Amino acid sequence: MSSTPKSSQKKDNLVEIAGDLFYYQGFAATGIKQIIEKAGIAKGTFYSHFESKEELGIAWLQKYYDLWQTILDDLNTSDKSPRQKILSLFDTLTEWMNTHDYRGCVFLNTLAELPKPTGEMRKIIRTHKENLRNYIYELTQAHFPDKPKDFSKHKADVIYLFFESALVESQNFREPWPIEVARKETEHTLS
Amino acid sequence: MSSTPKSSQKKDNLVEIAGDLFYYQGFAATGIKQIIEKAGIAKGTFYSHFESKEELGIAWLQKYYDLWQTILDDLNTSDKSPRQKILSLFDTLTEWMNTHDYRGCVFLNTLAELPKPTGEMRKIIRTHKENLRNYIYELTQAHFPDKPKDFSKHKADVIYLFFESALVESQNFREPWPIEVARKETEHTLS
Amino acid sequence: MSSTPKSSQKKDNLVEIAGDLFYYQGFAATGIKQIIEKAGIAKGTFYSHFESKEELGIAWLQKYYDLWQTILDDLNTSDKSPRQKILSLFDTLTEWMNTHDYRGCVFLNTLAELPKPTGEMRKIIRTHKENLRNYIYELTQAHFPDKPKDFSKHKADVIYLFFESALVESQNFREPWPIEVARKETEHTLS
Amino acid sequence: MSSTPKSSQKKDNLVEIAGDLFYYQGFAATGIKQIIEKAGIAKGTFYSHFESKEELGIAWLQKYYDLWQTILDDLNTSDKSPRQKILSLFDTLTEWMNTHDYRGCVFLNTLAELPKPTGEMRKIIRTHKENLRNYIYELTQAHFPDKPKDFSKHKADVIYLFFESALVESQNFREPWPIEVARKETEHTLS
DNA sequence: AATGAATGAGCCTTCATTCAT
DNA sequence: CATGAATGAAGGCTCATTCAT
Repeated sequence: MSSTPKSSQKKDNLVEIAGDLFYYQGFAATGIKQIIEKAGIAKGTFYSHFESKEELGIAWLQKYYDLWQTILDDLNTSDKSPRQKILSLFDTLTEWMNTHDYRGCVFLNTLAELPKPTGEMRKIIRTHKENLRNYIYELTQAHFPDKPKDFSKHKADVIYLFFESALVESQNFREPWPIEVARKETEHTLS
Repeated sequence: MSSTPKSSQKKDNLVEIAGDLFYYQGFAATGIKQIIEKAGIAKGTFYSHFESKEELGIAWLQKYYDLWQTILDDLNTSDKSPRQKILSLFDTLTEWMNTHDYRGCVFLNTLAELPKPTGEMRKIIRTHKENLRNYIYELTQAHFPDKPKDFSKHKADVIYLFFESALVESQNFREPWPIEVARKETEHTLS
Repeated sequence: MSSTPKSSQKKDNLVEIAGDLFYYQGFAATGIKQIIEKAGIAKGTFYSHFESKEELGIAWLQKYYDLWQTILDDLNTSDKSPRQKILSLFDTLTEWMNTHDYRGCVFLNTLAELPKPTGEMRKIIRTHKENLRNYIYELTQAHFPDKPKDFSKHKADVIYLFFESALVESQNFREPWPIEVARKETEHTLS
Repeated sequence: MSSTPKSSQKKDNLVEIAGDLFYYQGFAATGIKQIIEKAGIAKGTFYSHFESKEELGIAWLQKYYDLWQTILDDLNTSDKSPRQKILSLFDTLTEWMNTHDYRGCVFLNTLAELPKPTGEMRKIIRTHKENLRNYIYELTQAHFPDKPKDFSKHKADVIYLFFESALVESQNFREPWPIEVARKETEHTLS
C-alpha cells in the first residue's frame, strides 16, 4: 500500500484529472464520460488503463495516501522538535486551505459516500487514518519521554481528534477558525 | 427552518422511509424508484407529495434538524447542571451508536456529498451545526459565569470540535474510543 | 407456466416485435436498442414494461410455449384419430416452413445459446419439449390400446426424435426432405 | 476444406483455447479479450494470427470438421461390418457425453447462432452434415447390397435423423435415453 | 390523490478491430 | 512477431422528472 510499482504517465494523468473531479463533485457523482472528455480520450482507452471505476478510485485514494506518507516522512526527517512536527500538521492544513478551493478531506468525504465498511477504498481510508493516529502517537511519546505510554497515547488521540475536526469543520464553515482553535488547543495539550 | 407547518402523515412516512435509505446508502446513491417501492406507492404519487428529490432531501434533513432541536431543548429544560448537559451530548451519541447501525452523522455525511456550498440542504446542515455550537457556548457561559465571554467561547469551540470528531471517527473506526476520549477531554475542559 | 394473467397490449406488442428479432438474429445478438427503435419507444419505456432483457426473453418463450399448448389442445379436441393427430404435427411444421422464413425451432435455437442448464428460459424450453413428448406418448397409447405401456412409450420417443430432427435438419438444409422422411417414418412406426 | 495447410502451433493452441470457450459459452458470447487472457497473449498478437474473430471461428469449426472426418475415415478402414460402423457412431456419441461436460453438437449449436444462411462458418456446418449423411448412405448401401439405391438412401436419412436428434435431445434433457432410443431404432432399421 | 407509461440523457462496461511502437 | 494503447459504437440498465388518465 506504499508505492506504485509500475507507474505509467498516462495512468497518472488520468488519476490526476479524475481526482480533481472526484474531489469537487464526489466519487459517485463523477461519471466516466466526464473524465474521458476532460482527458480527451475514448471510453475504451480509459478501460485499457483501468479495469473499473473502482480501480481508478483506489488509485486516486492511493495517490493521496502516498502523498500523506511522504508529507509525514519528510516531516519526520526534518530537524524539528516533536512538538513542532505535530503543529506543522495544522500548518500544512492551513496552507492547503489557502491554496486550494477547499472541499474537505479526500478520505473523510469519500468515507461518507461508502456505505459498506468493506472494500479496498474503505480500507485505504481507514489505514491512512490509523497511520496518522500512530504517527502522532510516536511524536507525543518523543515529546513526553518520561511519561508512561498510556499518557502519550491519550494525548495523541486528543490531538488526532482535534486534527480531524479541524478538517471537517473548516469544510463545513469554510472559515479558518476550526484549524486555529484545534492548533491552539494542541499546543496547550503538549505543554 | 424550525417545524413543518402542515404535516401530512403520508409525507412523514415517505421521509421516514427515504431517510433510512439516504442514511445507509447516501443521498445520491438512493433512487426514487427504491423509495417508492419500499413505500408501496406509484411514481406520480411521490411527485404529488414532493416537487423533487431535493425537496425530499430537505424534508429529511429538516426532520433531523428538528429532532436535534428537540433533544437540545429537552436537555435545556432538564434540571441538570450546564456541565452535565454538555456531557449528555456524548451520552446521547453513545446511546445512538449502541442502538443503531451507526453510519455517522446525517449532516456531515450529506455535507460530504454536496459539492456546492449553496443550496437549501447545505444551509440546513450549516445552521444545525451553528446551533449546536451556539448551544454549547451558552452552556459554557453558564458553567463559567465569572469568566469573560471569550473564554467561554473558546471552551465551547473546543468542546464542539471534540463532539464533531467523535461523530466522524466513531464512523471511521467503528469503535467507541473516539467518543470516550472526546467525552473525557470535555470533562477536563470544563474543570 | 400456462397463461399470462395480466396481459397488457403494449407488452404483447413488444414481445411480438422483439420475438421476431430474437428469432431471426438470436436472443443474445439482438440489442435492446434495436427493439425500442423498431417499437418506436424510449429506453426507459421499455424498462417500465420489463425489468430486464431476460424477462422479455421469458415472455417471448412463454408466448410460444402457450401457442404450442393451444395447437396441441386444439388438435386434441379435434375429431381426428390418434394417428392423424400425430401426423398433423408434421403437417403443422410443413405449413410453418411454407409461410415463414424458417429459421428453425424457437426453443432449440435458444437452447443452443444458453450455456447453463439453469434459468427460467431454459426451464420453459425443457418443459415445452417434455410436454410435446408426453403428448405424443398419450396419442401412441390411444393408437395402440392393446399394447403395454412400455411399447407405446418407446414408440412415442421414436416419433418425438423424428419430429425434433425434422425441426433441426430442415433448418440446416433449408429443404423439406427431413420433414417428409420423418413423417413417412412416423407413419410406418404407427402401422 | 479438408486440412489446414500451414499449421502454426500457436494458432492451433489459440483455436484449442478459444474452441473450449466457444463450445461452453457460445461463439458470440465469447469475447476476444477472454481468449487472449486465457492464452496469455496480447491483442495485437491475436490479430497477427487471425484476421478476425470469424476467421478464428472458421478455424475452430474446421478443426472439428477435420476431427469428424478422421473419426469417419478411421471407422471406415476398420474391419467392422457396415452395420457395426453405423452403430459405432452412437457409441462415439455416448463416449463423448460420458467424458465431456456435454453441451450439444458444436455444429448445431453454432448453426443456431448464425442468422444468415451464408458465410463460411455456415458452409462448414452444412458440409459436415452432408458428409455425415453421405457417409451413412454409403454404409447403408453396403449393408443392403441387393437393395435399390433409393431404399438405402431412405434408410440412411432415417438413421441420420436419429443421430441428429440424439445429439440435440441429449443436450436438452441431459439424459442418455435419446441416444439409447436412437441407437436401438437404428439397429431395427438395419435389420 | 393516485397511477404508471413515457422520456432521453446518463450510468459503467464490453465489443471487435487498428496501429504505432 | 509481439505489445497494448486507442477507438467509438454498442451492451444492458437507471436516473429524475413529466403527464395523460
